[in-house]
Amino acid sequence: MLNERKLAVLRAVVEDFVNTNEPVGSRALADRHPLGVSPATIRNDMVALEEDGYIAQPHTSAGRVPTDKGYRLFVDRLSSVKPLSVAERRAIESFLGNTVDLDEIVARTVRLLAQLTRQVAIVQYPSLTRSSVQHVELVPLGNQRIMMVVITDTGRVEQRVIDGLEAVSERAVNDLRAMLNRAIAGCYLGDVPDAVDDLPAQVPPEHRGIAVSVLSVLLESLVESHEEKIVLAGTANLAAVDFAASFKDVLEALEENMVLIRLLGEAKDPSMLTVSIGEENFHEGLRSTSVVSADYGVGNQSLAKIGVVGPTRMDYPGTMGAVRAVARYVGQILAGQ
Amino acid sequence: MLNERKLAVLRAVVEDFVNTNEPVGSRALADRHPLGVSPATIRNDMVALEEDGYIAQPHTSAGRVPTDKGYRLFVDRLSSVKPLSVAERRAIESFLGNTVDLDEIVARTVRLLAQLTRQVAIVQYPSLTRSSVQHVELVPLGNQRIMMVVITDTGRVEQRVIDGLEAVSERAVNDLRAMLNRAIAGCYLGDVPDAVDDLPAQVPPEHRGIAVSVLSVLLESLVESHEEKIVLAGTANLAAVDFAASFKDVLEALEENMVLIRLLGEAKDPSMLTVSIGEENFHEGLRSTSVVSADYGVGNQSLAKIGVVGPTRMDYPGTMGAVRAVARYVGQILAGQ
DNA sequence: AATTAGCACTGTGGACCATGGAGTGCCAGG
DNA sequence: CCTGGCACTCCATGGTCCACAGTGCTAATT
Repeated sequence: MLNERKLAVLRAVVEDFVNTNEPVGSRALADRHPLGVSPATIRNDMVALEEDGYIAQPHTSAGRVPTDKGYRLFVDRLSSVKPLSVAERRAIESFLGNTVDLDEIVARTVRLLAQLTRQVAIVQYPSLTRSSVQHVELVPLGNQRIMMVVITDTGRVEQRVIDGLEAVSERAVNDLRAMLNRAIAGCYLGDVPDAVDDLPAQVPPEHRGIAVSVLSVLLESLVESHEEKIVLAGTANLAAVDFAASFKDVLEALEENMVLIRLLGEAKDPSMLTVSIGEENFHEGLRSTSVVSADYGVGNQSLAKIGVVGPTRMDYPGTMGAVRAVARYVGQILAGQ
Repeated sequence: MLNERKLAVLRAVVEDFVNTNEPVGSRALADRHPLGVSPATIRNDMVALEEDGYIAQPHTSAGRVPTDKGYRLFVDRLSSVKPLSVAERRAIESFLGNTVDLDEIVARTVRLLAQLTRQVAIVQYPSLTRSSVQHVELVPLGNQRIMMVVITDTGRVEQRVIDGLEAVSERAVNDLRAMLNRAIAGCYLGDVPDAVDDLPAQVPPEHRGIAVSVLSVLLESLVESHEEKIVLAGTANLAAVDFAASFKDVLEALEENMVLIRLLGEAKDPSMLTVSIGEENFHEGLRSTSVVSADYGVGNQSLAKIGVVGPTRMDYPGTMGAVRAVARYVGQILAGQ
């Protein structure tokens, strides 16, 4: 049913439509692509492709436009990830080199990705659950409050104030800090609950109340940090596109943190590129967009995801190349830290 | 030249145009506002207002539209800040109550403001320079690196890694930490440079190198934190407006952190509302927007600014009321922390 | 002197229409 | 199975026309 040539036609339709943003007709195809057949033949193939739902006509006497299903086939079987140009690689290096701060790495990454793809870029902060505790710091604030700072090996810092304690002695805080660090330094965050399980028992009774408060805040902060931090850039690029849906809907969707998290979270296969096209997206407002996402991490351990949101009519090979390259570079930089 | 009635006409023009988004004609004005005169008289007044540049006609046979100058007069002399409704006040309270984290306060504030005004909201993190050092923490990471965490009384935390040191003993770090805290705890960040000036002299020579590194990173981080952190929300509200300028320009401007900082920074009079209208804005892309901003802080000390960006054609009294109210609430909450 | 009614005038936007063109589907012949 | 040819369809474009909203001006009124 779908011989080589029909696939070639589909590929050509996708490529031309992405370039021109206009329905592509049989003659234009025959002209611009070396298919070696006449427009009439192409027309016949198009009828077949249309019957199978890969392309569609906006109206009777117009050219064809790829459907979501058509893009899907294109991405899965007809295209390959396009490696970046030398200039682009150099841009990445100079953009991400010399960064100190995790915040800065993330901020630059997202801007870089938006610029490379000319679309909206999303970057998720490295997950806490996969990273390990470097150090826990307890700082007395005044007399009845303690600030807890958890520092992880990926450079991320979580702080939290513990409130409403009875008076705390400097000494007690020091002891507790030492004990905490002995228990969980080097520990994966996911393992922290187990690791601190029997701590209260080791604390002298007069300080047990404080210890319990601190631990409960610690555990709580680990749970909460599950709602990950996410950064956006390049929303202005949306203006260049004319969406089927009002793009107010798109902007609204992109402002919802939960939506973004789920959007990236749908990537199934870690260490691979994931593409979600049009109707495949779970969110109403994003039905006319596609999402290209990838994992990044250190070694073969995935820490979080990055991605790009654009119109379904996007340059998939190029976007996929950019996303993959940036993901790799970020991983390298985090590893080097 | 501008008698009472002409001002009333201008006010009516602004109000109607803000409501309808259509040029307003003399008849509509006479109908909807109790001016007590006939359309013909209003027409005469309009001619005067137009000669003075307060209103303009899109084309010969259309109604009138306020100019930037007209809005300016309206804001300065013809309108008063509209207090929030009870429901709105309650929304603020429930939205901002029960917040722990500074990050969360800021995040909620910006979303709240966007929702109240139905425009783009901007919130600046509390300035570091005006706050004081609560505590400085030094954490050895491995053998040759130290992480420095500065905690301020406004709950903000700055962290930084100090790299490339010779081997550091636990003991040396403890001494240095104690010394640092003795020198600058409670100190305003602006005064820190003076306060640490003679510290290296007090350090035993064998640790002086480390002390100098730490101090230089500390001072550097104070300078850098001058580039303040800023948060945005509600960009989707822009979609509802049809800008003169392509609103791609607006989005682009809003993505530039430096632009936002300057935008808020232009507020002259602390503790007052500042309104910058259309052409008054320094930035190209924002020539068809207005910015309403206000200071917030604790007591009479301004910590940072919040603001709203919308079309020049905005509901100034309402927006100003919302911005002022939110600024006050945030101040209260920070004070209560 | 200020206000008003009346009236002629003027762009705009929508409706309507005609037309050219791009693209299709199908058929018959290679 | 491919291709040239042809009739058909629908859209986009541009032109014309008209109704309408609103103006500016003048003359009359208070």
